[in-house]
Amino acid sequence: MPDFTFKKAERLKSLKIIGGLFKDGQSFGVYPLRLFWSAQPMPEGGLPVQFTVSVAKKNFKSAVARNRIKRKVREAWRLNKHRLYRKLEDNPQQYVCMVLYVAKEDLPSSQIEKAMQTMIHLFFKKNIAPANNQIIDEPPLS
RNA sequence: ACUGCGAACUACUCCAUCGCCAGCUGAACUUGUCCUUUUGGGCUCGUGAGGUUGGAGGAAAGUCCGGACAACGUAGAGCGCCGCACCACCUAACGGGUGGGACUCCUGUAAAACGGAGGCCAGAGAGUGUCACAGAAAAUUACCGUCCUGAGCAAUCGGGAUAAGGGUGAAAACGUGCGGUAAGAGCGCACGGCGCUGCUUGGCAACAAGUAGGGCGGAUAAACCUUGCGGGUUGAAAUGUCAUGUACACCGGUGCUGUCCCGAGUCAUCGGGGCAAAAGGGCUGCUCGCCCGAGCCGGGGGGUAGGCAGCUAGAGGCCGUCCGUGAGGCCGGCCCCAGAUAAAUGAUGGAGCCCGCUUCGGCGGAGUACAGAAUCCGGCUUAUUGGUUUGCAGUGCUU
Repeated sequence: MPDFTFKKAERLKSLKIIGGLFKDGQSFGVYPLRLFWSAQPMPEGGLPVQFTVSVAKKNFKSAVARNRIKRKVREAWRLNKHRLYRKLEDNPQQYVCMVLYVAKEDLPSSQIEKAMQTMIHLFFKKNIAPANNQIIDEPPLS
């Protein structure tokens, strides 16, 4: 049974780090989402990923609409993050990730979740897989 | 029953699965410590499975007023600046509310009364300024006119008086009538109007009614201004507190000694080497001693990341008696009702409810409108869908 929780410790909180992500982080987009991430040394007792969502005020003026979209994206992460966690078990680094919602309209959850799955897969392929393949044998994906 | 105008309440509901935040409880693990030492037990710092309770709004919004609270400031007085402005009351306070009064508009009427609506309702009779166009003149004015008078044969021209009539204008210096006069004029009188001062009556008062006196002074204070009253400044990103790591102001100590091995020895010690965190320099010919000193050890302040307090039991909510026209108040009973910190309060599926279409089988839409707590209250303003209850008015039906 995968862990579907999303506790405080998994959330990215520091304003400094979030600001740094825009400046120095890497990114790619899977419509309607765009991922910003960077790696940092694993702190004592830390989790493999710290995650947060952002919706631009420019695109959604109503606070209620922004809240709704953030909840949908957070749910998509919560239900799919185990796919990434499973592959990061022995990773010595911690990743800080922020997902920006770039669409200008409120899309249904199914589409957001699909994009999230694609994005997690891409993130793994682009970033982690090449480094890890040299050290350990990756078991075939189930 | 329908329509219109208000008022109050409400803010989709249920089920399943997976979650989030906070409080309480708490298996288990863990830090320190004590007792007992047999197996353990007590206190304590953390982590925390599970259980249980609660978890957005009427406007949470705009941030427009008023407070609480906090920090800083503060002898007293004056000037300035800002705000407020019919009266009384309510309130912690207010620019809010309640009740009352004048005014304006609507309705209504012969005229009123009754009824409805509205608001920057102190002062223009303290001073200064301004008043488009038209008009002679917009505040001490005279174009036409009227009257008197001088010149001239006359047309006409000049001097003076006047403000009734004409004309202009949103507004022209109280209205009508009579007297009066050269013609006129509140110049005088009668009636009426207005506002000022005093008095009487009613009212806490604003004010109303009446009466006497002396008046007739255009608008504008959202122009300056005058009068009265009120006002320290900054806001929870306030403020207080704990404080890891790195670097650092400052203070104290230390800045050498211990130990091992080898050699010498008069058995006091001396020399060399290794190890342990650890240079030396100045005063001097040398030793002792004193001073400075990188480093090391300890103290320590400010304070970054971050944590905690402020932070939710309150001018609190609900119910009831009584007082008050009312806003509201006294008393009694019951209840505890979000507290996040990049920011929880949800996501998905199904059913109902709702809306649209309908061949009455269904099909489609919908986080139903406006909208997301951020120190907390009291208001105001603005946005807004549907439903429930209810008051008043009108129409219709039944009895």
